[in-house]
Amino acid sequence: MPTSFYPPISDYQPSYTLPISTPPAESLGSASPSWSPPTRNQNPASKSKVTKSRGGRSRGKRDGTVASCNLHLTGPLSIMTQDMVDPPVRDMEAWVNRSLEERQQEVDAKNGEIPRPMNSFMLYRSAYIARIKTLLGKNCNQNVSRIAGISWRAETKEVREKFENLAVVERQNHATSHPGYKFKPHKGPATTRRTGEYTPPRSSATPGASIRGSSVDWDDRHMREGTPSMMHHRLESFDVGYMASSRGSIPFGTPDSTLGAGASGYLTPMWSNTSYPNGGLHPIGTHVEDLQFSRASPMPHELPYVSSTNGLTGIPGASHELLQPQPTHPVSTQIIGGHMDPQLLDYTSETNGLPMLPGPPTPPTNPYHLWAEEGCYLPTTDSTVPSPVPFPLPASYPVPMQHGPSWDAKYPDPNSLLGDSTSQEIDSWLDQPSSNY
DNA sequence: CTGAATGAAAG
DNA sequence: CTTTCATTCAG
Repeated sequence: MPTSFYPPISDYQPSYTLPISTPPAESLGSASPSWSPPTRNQNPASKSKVTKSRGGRSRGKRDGTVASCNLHLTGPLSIMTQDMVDPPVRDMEAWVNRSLEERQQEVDAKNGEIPRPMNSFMLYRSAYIARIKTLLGKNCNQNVSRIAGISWRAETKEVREKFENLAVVERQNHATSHPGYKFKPHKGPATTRRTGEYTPPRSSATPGASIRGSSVDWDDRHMREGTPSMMHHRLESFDVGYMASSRGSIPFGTPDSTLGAGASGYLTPMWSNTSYPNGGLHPIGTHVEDLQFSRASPMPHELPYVSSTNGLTGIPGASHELLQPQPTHPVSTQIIGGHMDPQLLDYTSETNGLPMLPGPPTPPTNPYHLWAEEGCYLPTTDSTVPSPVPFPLPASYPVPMQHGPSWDAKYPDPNSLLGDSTSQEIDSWLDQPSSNY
């Protein structure tokens, strides 16, 4: 229990109490191992069979030394790579706000099948995939996923929330784009998924299925968007099928006043700071999307169609109460009038969107180290932890973001999970079971 | 097509 | 509870 990044659960206070201190002092401390890799499966055995990595071995719970990619994570990517500029963190905000046309194109590309909206982790992975690859020095997506998974769980609460919020926006925009969409997973039983057995997962089992783009009635899998009836709400105004054609670039999520706070229609969520890694310097990522917008048309200044979390009220199925900020999950972000509070900007100087101290310049050195075999980051001296300082939110904000140690309470104390056996210094190693390069 | 991750959503 | 699938692309 000692040096965990994560406060003991028992100590955790769900409420808004701001944890003042940051990561437990120990983490900074000398003796203690810097960072305990989060582990996900507390109960390996629980899922008897579990198809794959889910519960079972998944990432080496303890130390896995990765044979192939020796990447040593000593902290979440948002922090570890904060000094990295080369591959920018992908601007996922732009992604979730991509135009309807673009979404429609994607559907067309998939032969009409509507893809599921990405969840928070997927968004996170996408955001950092470039950097992970750089760190790894090679393209091994399996390892990329491992790294992403480890980093994800190690991420600060702020970062995770940011992506969770992005996921919310994505879901909404997705819903708006595809009103009648309903996720229809392939019927399980047919495919002899290797539950406990040997059968090859999805592939062979399914006859002609081939799951993905193939013939599988995409119509069956994902309800086509038609069914206007469903959405007689305000969205109705938009052409059900593809409004793309008609309104072209009009941010379709902005029917009108429903947006409430975000009247302007464009609220940059506070957690969007990721977009600009270098504080103000627009990375490549962003402009890509912009291109589409530009092509699209009028587009004053790229208006995403879903304005913000505040704009949730405008969404059909979303009643605003439901979307109210939850204590543990302050979605509310926060923008006040349509633009990011300048003051806030000061804090978001960095790539990760981690709130930085206003006054004191950000600590020059990166507390986390990372090194990969092929040359990556050298361990910097561990000086001070980026101590998440309470974010000076406008008083009006109902839900104060929880700053401070962002270690998420959801995740049990890794140390406890690991037991002493693991305790160890091992920061985080990827375990690479199957593949061997 | 598989895998590797997490999470949403379905059965 | 279990399973699929969202992303990604080398193998």
